[in-house]
Amino acid sequence: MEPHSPLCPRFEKAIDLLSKRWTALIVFRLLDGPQRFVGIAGSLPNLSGKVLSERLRELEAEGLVRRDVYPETPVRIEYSLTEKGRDLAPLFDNIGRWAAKWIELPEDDRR
Amino acid sequence: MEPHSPLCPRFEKAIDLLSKRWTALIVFRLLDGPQRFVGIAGSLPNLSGKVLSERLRELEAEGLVRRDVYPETPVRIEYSLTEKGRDLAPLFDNIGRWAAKWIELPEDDRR
DNA sequence: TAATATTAATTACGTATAGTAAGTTAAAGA
DNA sequence: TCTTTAACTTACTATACGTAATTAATATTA
Repeated sequence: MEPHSPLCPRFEKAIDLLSKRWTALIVFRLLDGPQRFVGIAGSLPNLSGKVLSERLRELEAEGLVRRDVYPETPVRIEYSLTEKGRDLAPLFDNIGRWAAKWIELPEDDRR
Repeated sequence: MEPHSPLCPRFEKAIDLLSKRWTALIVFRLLDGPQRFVGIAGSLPNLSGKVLSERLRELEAEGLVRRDVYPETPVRIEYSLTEKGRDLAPLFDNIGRWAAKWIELPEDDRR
């Protein structure tokens, strides 16, 4: 049983970020272009507004997401990916290919 | 605000799987080769035995991990990746490259 | 035979994170 | 000033996680 080398802290941080619940799917949705709060919420039905709000803050703090306020009536707020965020696109391609190859769905989900 | 197409269920399932806490790191550790319970636990210091046990079962149920029992004294149990599990390796390469490019560490973590 | 040692796994219990639903804030037009 | 609407926020409940003690299995030792 040989010991492991410790994890690269950058790698560990990236995994922490991306494997937090909902974070990956929120980024994935934003890959389609800027989205408003209700738009993201509507496309991820099991994600609560509370958590979406938290995650968007975290993503903004990490520099993956930008928040733009348009003082219209009612106020419009758009979330979009920064370059750092958009650069995750290949990762999602990768997951998509893996899923297409390996994930079997139960009959009920296939119709 | 155009509506989103619903997520591909395979993709969604893959994300669910991989973004569950600790799962990705456990798979990553197993990419080095077969590991025993204590070995994995030792390499991920903040992961409790309880959750490691749960995750290994889930990964086994999903067909990413194989569990081999060697009835020695004391019993030796080895966990290893199946082909489905090993096929996630490029994903981790991808995350590693993204992290190297984008993750800035606080001074304290850099020494 | 009984006590011991070792690894894997489970259980009980407290804390943390997430989900639900109702409430609040802010902006501008009526 | 009142209304409307999107974007939060809060109080509460439920689920997931972490810690530490415990159990199971099995061979070795006293």
